[in-house]
Formats: sequence, C-alpha cells, structure tokens
Amino acid sequence: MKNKFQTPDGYTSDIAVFTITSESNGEYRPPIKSLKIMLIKRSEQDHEGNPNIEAGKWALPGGFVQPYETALQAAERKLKEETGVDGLRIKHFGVYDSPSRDKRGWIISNAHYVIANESSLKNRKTTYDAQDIQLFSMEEALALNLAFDHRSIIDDALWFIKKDMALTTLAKHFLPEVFVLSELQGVLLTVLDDPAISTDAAFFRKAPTLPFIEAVLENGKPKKSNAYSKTPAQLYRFTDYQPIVSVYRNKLKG
Amino acid sequence: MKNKFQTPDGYTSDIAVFTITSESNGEYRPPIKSLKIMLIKRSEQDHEGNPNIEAGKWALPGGFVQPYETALQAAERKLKEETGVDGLRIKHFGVYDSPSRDKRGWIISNAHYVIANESSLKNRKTTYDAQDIQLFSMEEALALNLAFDHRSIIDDALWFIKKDMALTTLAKHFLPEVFVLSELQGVLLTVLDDPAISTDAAFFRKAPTLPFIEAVLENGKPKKSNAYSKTPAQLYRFTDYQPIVSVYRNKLKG
DNA sequence: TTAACGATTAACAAATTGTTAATTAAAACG
DNA sequence: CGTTTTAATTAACAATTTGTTAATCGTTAA
Repeated sequence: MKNKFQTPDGYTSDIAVFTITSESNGEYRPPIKSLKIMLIKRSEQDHEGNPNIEAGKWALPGGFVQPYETALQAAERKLKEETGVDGLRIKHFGVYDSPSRDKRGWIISNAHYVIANESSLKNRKTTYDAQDIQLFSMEEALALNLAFDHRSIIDDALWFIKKDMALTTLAKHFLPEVFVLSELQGVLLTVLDDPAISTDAAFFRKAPTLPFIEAVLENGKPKKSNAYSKTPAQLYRFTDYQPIVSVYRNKLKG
Repeated sequence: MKNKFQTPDGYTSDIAVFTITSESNGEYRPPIKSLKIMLIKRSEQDHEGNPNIEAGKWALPGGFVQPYETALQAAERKLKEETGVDGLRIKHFGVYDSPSRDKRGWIISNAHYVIANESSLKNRKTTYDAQDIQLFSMEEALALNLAFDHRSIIDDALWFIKKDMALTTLAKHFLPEVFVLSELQGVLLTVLDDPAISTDAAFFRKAPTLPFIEAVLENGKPKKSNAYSKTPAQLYRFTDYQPIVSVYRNKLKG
C-alpha cells in the first residue's frame, strides 16, 4: 500500500480475564467470594527463540492481531488457547496507544475484558508465550511489576467491571445458570459498596422484584437449594430483560 | 522493527462531533432543540493530487494518527483544524477494525465522540481533506451514503450519547455555563424518552434537588432569566458532583 | 429439645414518584 | 389599567419505594 503516512509496528489484543473465586466457609454457609484476574508470566524467549520483551514480567494475556481478523476475534482465539473456553462475552473497553508504551515500536493495544466461571479457568494452560499463568486478587495484581502499561489497563478494566456490574446484568456472567440470592449478593459485593446490596433485609426484599431475575420453578413449585444454608433458599435465574437507569429519574447515592 | 507478525497499513482517528441546535420558536418561548452531527464531504483528490478513496461521500472527520501522538491527540488536532475549537472533552467509544473496512488495506479506526456548542461550530472550515462540512440531523445523516463503515460508527456513537446522557452529566457539554431548567429539559429530550423528564411537574420538582446542578445566586439572591419566558426562570449550573446509579438500587423504567 | 443461623418476612416511618390541579409573573392586547 | 396568555413553578395527595429494626421460619447439629 502506498501511503504518505507512517504505519503502526503492530496491533495487539489484550484481555483482562476476571473471575470470582469461592472459598468454602464451612458447611451450610455461603462461601467467601473474591474477584480475581488471570495473568500470564511472559516467556524468556519469543516464538523464534530470541529474548522476549518484558520477559518474566506478569502481563495480561493477549497477542498480535492478524490481518485477517478483528481484535475481538484475536481475543477469542487467545482466550481459547489459554483457557480452552470459548463462547464468552468479550467486551472492548479501551485502546492504549501511547507512542512510548512498547519499546519495540509503535504498537497499539486494543483492550478487552471477559468474565469467566471459576471452573472454566481450572484447566488454564501456558502456551509458548507464557511460562506461568495464575489468578491474582486485584490487590496482588496491582502490586506486581507488570509488563508494558498493563497496570493502567488493569486499573481501567476494574473500573469498567464496577461500572458494568452496577449498570447492567454483568453479574450474570459470574454466576451459574441458577443461583440463590446470597450468591448474587456475594458477587455484587466483591466490587460494589452499597448498603442497598449489603443490607440483607433491603437486598432480599428488593431482589425478587428486579425485572431481570426470576424465581426458578419446578413442577410449578418454587425450586430451592440448601447448598449454602440449612434453610432451603429460593433459586433464581437472569431473564433477558435489559434494565435502564437514569440520573434524572432515580435516587442517587452519597 | 523486526517482527514476524504483519503490521497494519494505517491507524486513523475518527470523531463524531455532536451539537444541539436551537431554533427560535417565537419570543419568550423555549427554542426547539435538535441533535445534529457534523460530517465532511470527502475531497476528490488526496493530499498528493491522487484520486481520493471514498471521494465525494460524507464521512466522519478524522485522519491518520501520526507515530508521535495518540488517537486522542490526533482527534484534538483534527477537531481544531476543522472547527477552530479545542479544550473539548473528546471521548473514545470504540475501535473499528474489520479487515475489509477500507479498500486501501488493513486500517484500524479509533472512534471518538465530542460535544460542541452550537456556536463553536459556526466557524467550521473545510481543510484539504474535505470539500464541504455540514451539520445533519441524525435521520439525515443515517440516510446518507456514508464512507467506509461510518454508518455503523455513527449508529454506535448515537447509542453512547444516549447512554451517557442518561448516566452522566453529559448534558452539561450541550449547555451554556448557566441555563434554565427548560433548556436542560430540551437538551435531554433530544435523545431521551422518559416521562420523568418530559412531564413538566415531575421534572421541575426533581431537577432542583439533583446533586449535580445548583441554583445560581447573585448577591445572595436567586438569579433569574427571562430569555425564554415572560416569567423569570431560575438559572442553574452543573456542579462537580458525579452521580452514581445502580440497577440494584433504583426503580427501573418499563 | 433446643441452640444456631441463614433466609426470609413484617412493620412502620420517611422519602420519592405519578398525576392532576392551582398559582405566579411578566408581556401583550384592548 | 384590566384581561389574557404562556411558561415556570408550587401544591396536593395517593401510590410506591426505601431505610431500619425486629420478628419468623426451616433445617441441621448438639
């Protein structure tokens, strides 16, 4: 292609893979949930055996986008390679294109986030570009010496997760198909700080009226689970309803 | 740079420039407001005198990002060239990177939107890359034969404007420093359809309590304006308060 | 039998919303 | 001047929703 303009030296797709892990808290008790991010430790050598850039540092999984695909498709491909999972809803949230962000040259990163079940990350595997692949809490992750500008990408990703958790039914992707209210509450509280969620009486009164979740029935009777409590708890699932909120309509926090 | 991966043929920054025009509706009446988007008509020839791609079609203003700048900076530069205005809050909202979107090759577009005052677009000017530059209503714009994939970019931009208008204080950027409630209401109604806004009694009762706007005082007395009504109307301004809403807390629309 | 405890439900005051009607203030008209 | 007109509020009241504290319920385990 003839072009008076200079062209980038690379176009990469990075993915912030989030999950919420559940740690058992004893029988008949809701487990302790916490938000984790999956990072890779960059290989010492690249594909061709040359010393790799930012080798040994922890980084977001990702890689170069090929000319026959979009960054979203590259993200799907990479995610499949590293976790074996596909079909997840990957969401673009930003572009990182500071000219100095990569010493190799002018390399543009298209950043995405995705939510995975804890179980789907069980069989994660290192590929040629990683020597290790682990889950970190947000505090741990942000304390690491991360590659490139991945620290600010992770900061931003977390902000988008919080925003989408509050404004959309994102929580759905952190939960199994059917769940009890304390599970939903636990997921929300890993990233949101709101008395309307943390106060049991308020949350348990409001939640069943939310138009985007519905009680699960079995033979016309409410289906319950005692997985996390002695008292059987009603199971719910998300509906297809897409909630809309507005600062000009609703009561505001703080 | 040595790299086994193929590199893009170009990185562009496109800007959806929105404004809300006010058409007088008679003395002492709130003007009729409507959302407009500024588009350019692409030049017949490019910078070097060669036939231009997508020549004569209407398109979003924008251009190639240079290796020493970010797409945001390129957007600022282009916006300055074409409108003479700077200092506006330009917001990234998406990346368009379908391999087939530009016949010249693998060209990635970083898309932004920006809100400009009607007045700041008065002295817009065509530059070498445009033979015309005009404001269009959204219906007009979406009915044009637009260049590249700009139709879907504009569709998306409009969606983000609506979302941000409902969830943030975006309306601020469409309004003068101080304004009366009917102006705010008019701006909101150009993109939102909500009885809480369109019903006068509800809107005029709620608006003064919103934490992100405050009444303007003069010598300790409420400052009023009769620009749009015989009855002097209270002037307001936006504060720095950033509202937060949540689907788990607030009443949801139909 | 009873203690424990998560999962609700109850109860009631306070705040917010939906809705319809009234009031106010200045300009324009006769 | 008094009246009409029109936008800008304010009032009023029922219906909902929220904040908060307390009670109940349904199992398991001692």
